[in-house]
Amino acid sequence: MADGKAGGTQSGEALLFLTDEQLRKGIEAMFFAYRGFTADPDRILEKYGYGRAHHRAVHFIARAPGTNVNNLLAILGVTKQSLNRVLRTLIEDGLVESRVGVQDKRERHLYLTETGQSLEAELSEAQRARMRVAYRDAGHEAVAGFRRVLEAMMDPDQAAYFNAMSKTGSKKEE
Amino acid sequence: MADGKAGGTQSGEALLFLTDEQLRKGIEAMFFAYRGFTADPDRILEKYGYGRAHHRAVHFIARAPGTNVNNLLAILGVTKQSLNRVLRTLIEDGLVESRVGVQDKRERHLYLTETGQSLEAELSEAQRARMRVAYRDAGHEAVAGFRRVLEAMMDPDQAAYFNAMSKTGSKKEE
DNA sequence: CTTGGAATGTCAACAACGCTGACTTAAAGT
DNA sequence: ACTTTAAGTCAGCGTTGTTGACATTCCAAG
Repeated sequence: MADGKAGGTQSGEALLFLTDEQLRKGIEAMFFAYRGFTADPDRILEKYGYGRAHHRAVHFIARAPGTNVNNLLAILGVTKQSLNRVLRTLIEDGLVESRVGVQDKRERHLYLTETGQSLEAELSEAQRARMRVAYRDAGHEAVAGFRRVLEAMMDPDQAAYFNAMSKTGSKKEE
Repeated sequence: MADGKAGGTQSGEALLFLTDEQLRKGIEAMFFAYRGFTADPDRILEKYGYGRAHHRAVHFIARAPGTNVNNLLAILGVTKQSLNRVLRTLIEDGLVESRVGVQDKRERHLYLTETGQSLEAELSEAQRARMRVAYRDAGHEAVAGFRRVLEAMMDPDQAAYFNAMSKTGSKKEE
């Protein structure tokens, strides 16, 4: 049970000796970093009268164009009503297009319009810029470690979505 | 300008060659990891009818007992009214004690009661447990990298608070 | 001593974004 | 035909953030 992917945690060596104080610092680092992480998009969204929920929807639609509502629901982990409220405003404002499915006409496939893509690009670029700077400041190996810890921190099902999205454009059915 | 603390980014070598796709993965990793990070405390808080705001207040009061409201405001980055609502319920429920300042009687110094400490311990232990597992799975060097990237991702003023809190029990005045 | 301003607290109103529950419509599966 | 599924909608509620206005208390400067 203790022999996960960290193959080398033999007790002879350093053994990842972790004080509560070190763990607490990690917790606080997550708190402060997440605030930085969302600060730039939040500023941009405010200009357009949107919130973080809109950002998330736009992000994952950009990531998987043509995805349906149920799929988005599962990724975002919110209720249908919550997502719908956000999605409706995005569609009304002409940022998202909802196309009825061809094979299954119950499904709505979601796409970003030109306007939607441009907002997504603005948000994404701001966030990537911060990430780029952080990565550069921290160095190459730090980035690998960063990603490894974050993945280990996810819930297993969330990690599954995360890894599934690695194959960027793998639209299994089309 | 490009020569920050990452002294070794000479273009000859790897140069931290970062595609937008890699950065995007980092962004999504932050999103999913933060959800995991808050999942356990959220479940506990629900039992008591509290939310994340209560958790944050309790955490930082535990971290710096005797802190005043203005200080907490600055760390949490919310308005006085927002914090006050949370603080009031915590005081009413007997989790937090508010003592009038001795030198400056306008100030209220905040402390956790026994009950408050026990909730804090429950929340903190859940969160530390996840962090501990993530750290162990990711390995020793990954942890250092994780922390380095998170620090670089913070806003400078938030990073200042973060680093100031490293000296755990530095109660300058008492 | 009076007055200005800082620290705190309170009230009201509002917005974003979660939630539950109930219900409809349409299409698909059986 | 009947059931299930996907999606959308309406109503209502809770947490947590925001402004704005205002009272109180107290320190400190004039």
